[in-house]
Amino acid sequence: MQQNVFTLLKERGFVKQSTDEEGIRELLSGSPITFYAGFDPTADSFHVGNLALIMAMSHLQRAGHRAIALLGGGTALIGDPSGRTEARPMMAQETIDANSARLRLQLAQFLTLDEEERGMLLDNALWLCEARYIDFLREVGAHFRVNEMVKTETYRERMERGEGLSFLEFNYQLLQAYDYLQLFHKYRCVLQIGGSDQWGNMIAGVDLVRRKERKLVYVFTIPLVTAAGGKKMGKTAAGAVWLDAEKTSPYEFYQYWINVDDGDVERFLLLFTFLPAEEIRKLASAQGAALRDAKARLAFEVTTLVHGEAEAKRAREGAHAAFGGGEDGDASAVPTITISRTRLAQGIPIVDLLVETGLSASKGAARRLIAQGGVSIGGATISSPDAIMREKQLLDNNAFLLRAGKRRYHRVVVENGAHSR
RNA sequence: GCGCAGGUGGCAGAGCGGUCAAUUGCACGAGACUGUAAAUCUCGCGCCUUCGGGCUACGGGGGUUCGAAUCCCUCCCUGCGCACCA
Repeated sequence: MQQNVFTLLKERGFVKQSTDEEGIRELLSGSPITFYAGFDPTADSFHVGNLALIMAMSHLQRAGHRAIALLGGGTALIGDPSGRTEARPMMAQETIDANSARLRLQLAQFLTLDEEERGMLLDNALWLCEARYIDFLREVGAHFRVNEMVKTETYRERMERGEGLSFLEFNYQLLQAYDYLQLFHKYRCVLQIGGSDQWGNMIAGVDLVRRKERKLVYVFTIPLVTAAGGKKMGKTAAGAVWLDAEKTSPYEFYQYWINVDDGDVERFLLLFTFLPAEEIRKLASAQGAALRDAKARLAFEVTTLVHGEAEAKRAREGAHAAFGGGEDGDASAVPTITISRTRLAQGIPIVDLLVETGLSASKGAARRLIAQGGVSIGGATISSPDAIMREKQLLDNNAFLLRAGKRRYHRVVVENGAHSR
């Protein structure tokens, strides 16, 4: 007998609020239902902050339910009211299309999107862009009480803090509620899941369906996953941790997970891997330095999910090469730049290398870093900001590891060609 | 439209004619300690530099002044109040 998915999701930490826990549990234990979750196509890739929701969808789909990933192409088109140029809306349409195409590929790694029984990808532009204002107001607007809306947390907060609220923003809730109504009509969709910050909008959808159709539909939210210290998930100094290998290499992705706080290991294993709960508990029960093994497992599993096993192995090898101390490990996964041998023959200021590898944002920052003793090559600390890298300093003759701080590495490969970058 | 209060570094928020590249807190980075963790302590945190200094910055533009983030004008933006909606 299989465990109820909802119970499973709850145990793994995916459930924060819900309209009716028992109702949802029951709903999910019966014959397959259709559920959806919305995503904003404002970027051309998901990042780890989106991953929990995707994982939750995957769990539901594995349990036999039909998934709808709804891209907010329509809502995104309206966009941020504070930015304004004439050309922008037209651009946005193209960008949104391009983004959607890429997001779709990413979703397909986690979900079966056969456009039929198992799952599908939709875009709310389909109905929102066609909606006509008067019709929309009569059909949807009539069911919303402004005095009620104003009382909800999101809006009330904004107004109390004296930040004001534009009519455009005020409408978001209606648009999202309308999504639910549409999906209910077209696909008998009866469950929505989303980030807990979306609670208000999701509830609005439930209310709309009830008022218009007198049918009960459900929602539950997933906690906004934060790293220890309340930080938003997936934010590093370099920016977000993306799922797209072009934006965040598998090695960097792997490193992100290796570097999570001790206190996050168990929670993250439950949320971001499919390992059985008992196994996770065992892994995470390790104390002290032994917990690194659990982190390594976490990093490997998540990297495998996102980038495939081969890349995960390479990333792990890269980590061994950089942090293992010895010669073992294949460093090829470590971020790499190439420089020409002729250029190296003339000597390259270390400061320049730091900037070119992106380890430092500017020469000034690079100098400071060196002055603070934060830079080393092949284990030897660079002592002078004016240090020059010369050919004879190469240990083996075609590559070396440049280290900035304790955990950032970049590999520099020397090529015989005349080119450099 | 009128009146009032504001627009300062990633954020919050000082400064209100020179000593301001700009107090402070958060965030971030490095070092020490460690376990590629946390906490703690110390340092750093616009860009360039031949390390003397140079350059660009306090919503945009213009002005006053030897000198402006600081004063004046104007425009834009935000919030609050009032009015308009005959």
